[in-house]
Amino acid sequence: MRFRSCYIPTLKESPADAEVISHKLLVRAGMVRKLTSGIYVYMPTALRALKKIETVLREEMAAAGFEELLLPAVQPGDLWKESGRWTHYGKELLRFKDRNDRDYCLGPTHEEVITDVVRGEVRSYRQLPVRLFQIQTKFRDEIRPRFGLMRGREFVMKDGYSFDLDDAGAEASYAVCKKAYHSIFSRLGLRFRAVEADSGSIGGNFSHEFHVLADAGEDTIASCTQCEYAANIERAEVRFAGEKCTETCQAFEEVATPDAHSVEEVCSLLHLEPSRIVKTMIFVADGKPVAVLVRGDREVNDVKVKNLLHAEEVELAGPETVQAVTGAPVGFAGPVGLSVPVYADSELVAATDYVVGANKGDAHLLHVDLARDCTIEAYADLRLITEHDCCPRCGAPIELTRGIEVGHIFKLGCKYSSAMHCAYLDENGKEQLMVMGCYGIGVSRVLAAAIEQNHDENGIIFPPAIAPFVAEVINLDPADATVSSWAEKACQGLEAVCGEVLYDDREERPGIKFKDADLVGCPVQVILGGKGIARGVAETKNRLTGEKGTISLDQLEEGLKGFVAQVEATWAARKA
RNA sequence: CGGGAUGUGGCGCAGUCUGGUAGCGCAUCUGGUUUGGGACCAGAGGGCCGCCCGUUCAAAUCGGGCCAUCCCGACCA
Repeated sequence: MRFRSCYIPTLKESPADAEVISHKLLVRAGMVRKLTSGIYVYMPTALRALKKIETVLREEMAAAGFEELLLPAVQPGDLWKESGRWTHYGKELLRFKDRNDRDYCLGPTHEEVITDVVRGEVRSYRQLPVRLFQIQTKFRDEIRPRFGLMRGREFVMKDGYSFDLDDAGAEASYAVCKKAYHSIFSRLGLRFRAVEADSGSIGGNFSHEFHVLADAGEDTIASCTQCEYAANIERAEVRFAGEKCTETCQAFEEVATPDAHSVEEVCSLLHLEPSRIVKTMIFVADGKPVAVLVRGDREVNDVKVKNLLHAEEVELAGPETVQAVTGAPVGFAGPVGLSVPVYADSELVAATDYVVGANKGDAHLLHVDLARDCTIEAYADLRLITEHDCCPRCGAPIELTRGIEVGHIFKLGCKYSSAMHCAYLDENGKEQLMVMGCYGIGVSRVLAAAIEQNHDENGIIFPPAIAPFVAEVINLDPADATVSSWAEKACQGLEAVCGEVLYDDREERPGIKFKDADLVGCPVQVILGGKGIARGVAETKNRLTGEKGTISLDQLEEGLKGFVAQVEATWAARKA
């Protein structure tokens, strides 16, 4: 494919509305253009990359026993009313009416439709399991779309669904899919982690997310430096390994702490370590206020609070609620004498003699023994893990890294099969609900994540498995017949080993071609010019390492093969 | 939805405070000189200054309203 006849409108400058690097580079490399907020045009090179990602997905999903189908993007509101999500999904679901005033929505996900398809056809236990997937455009009317393809409103997603006889079957489907996901992200050449995650509103008690590791990631993941444990920070367990303190302390007393609202302010005023303070946070769980206690140097993990209370919704209380519950402005809440339920983080049992808010403006209490002076509903793991914590599995140090969530697999149980009556007859002729699982990969987000993880100041560094073109041949002297003839030979040679080659024989100055090649990110670059030809060589550049080399024109074909293999080897080595 | 910012040729920006009829760089077109990491010279084309209403002799500039985009937050697969 000749560069001159490709639609690759590269830009020298980043668009003003792009913030993250993948967005900037996708636009600069001529791969995407924004149509409107959160909605992008995929230009030819982006489409090539998406297709390559999709090929890997198709092969691995097929290997895992999933068959591809294509569901409609427009879905009837009735199905969503049946599952209950018409009212629960929220504004992210883009709804509209047809000419007959019937409700419709654009599919943000397809559990309803797939369940409808399967319940219509599957009658017998003999037909199960059923495993299906599709690759399709989704639409979610995000409150705040951002970061280019990372969080768009319209995006390409691979979504798979499994229907099994029972929990054991569902486990097997889940496991098979998890394995497939490992293969997928490995093949794509990305550094990733599979992490335990909170299952959110979709259902099930746990799930796994697949994160591409990148500094710009929206999520924080905690992973063990020794064992396989890795979890989204929302979920990461904190194991309290200390002893319960058996001593008590002197009776508590009030101390004036004017204007000391924050832990830091109280600490500096009283000359204390933050760990001596108990932070009392007032939350509202499904409309009811509760108090949550953590050490002054810790952060509450509201997902854990939500799970502990089995609440639908948990949020930090506003100033009015805090005033109503504690009788004091924000900053002076404490557990002593509170009338709402109080939950404490496990590690608070390790000591006594804490400083807490006095539930009174500008005052705190010294020498509080939680066991003696207040009623604690329960002690539980309620805080956010930190880098100083240990792995809850093996006790080795934990490290925190940033990740971009590119895949998520869920056990759905019977949430949809029960709401929508998706059942089969077992061998005894008795009706049973199918047990479901769902498995998503954000295809367009994988593209963005690949760039977030792999770029430098010159542009994108595409992994070969994703690159729109694995190889580019740069002809520096297109007017020279000898140079051009060698360049075309190089194209043919590369074509044989790495698919369609991008051939730049534009009448441009060399600098422009080098810059564009780096920007567009072809992993394999081969340069033909008068100077090299005079020395009897073609020049090479490995985009990943930046290493330059030469190939003798006498052995061009073998040399090219060797170079491609060498580039692939650097990618393979980098993954480890 | 709350807070902040921005909107000026295709792209990136200046000009707005202090009103006087729009400018720079890149890109595009023509001619010439160049040619191994985003060349140079000369010339040319291209703008309802986001939209509407107002103030004024006069509005990119002042006032009001609206719209769009981006960032932070809330929210969320």
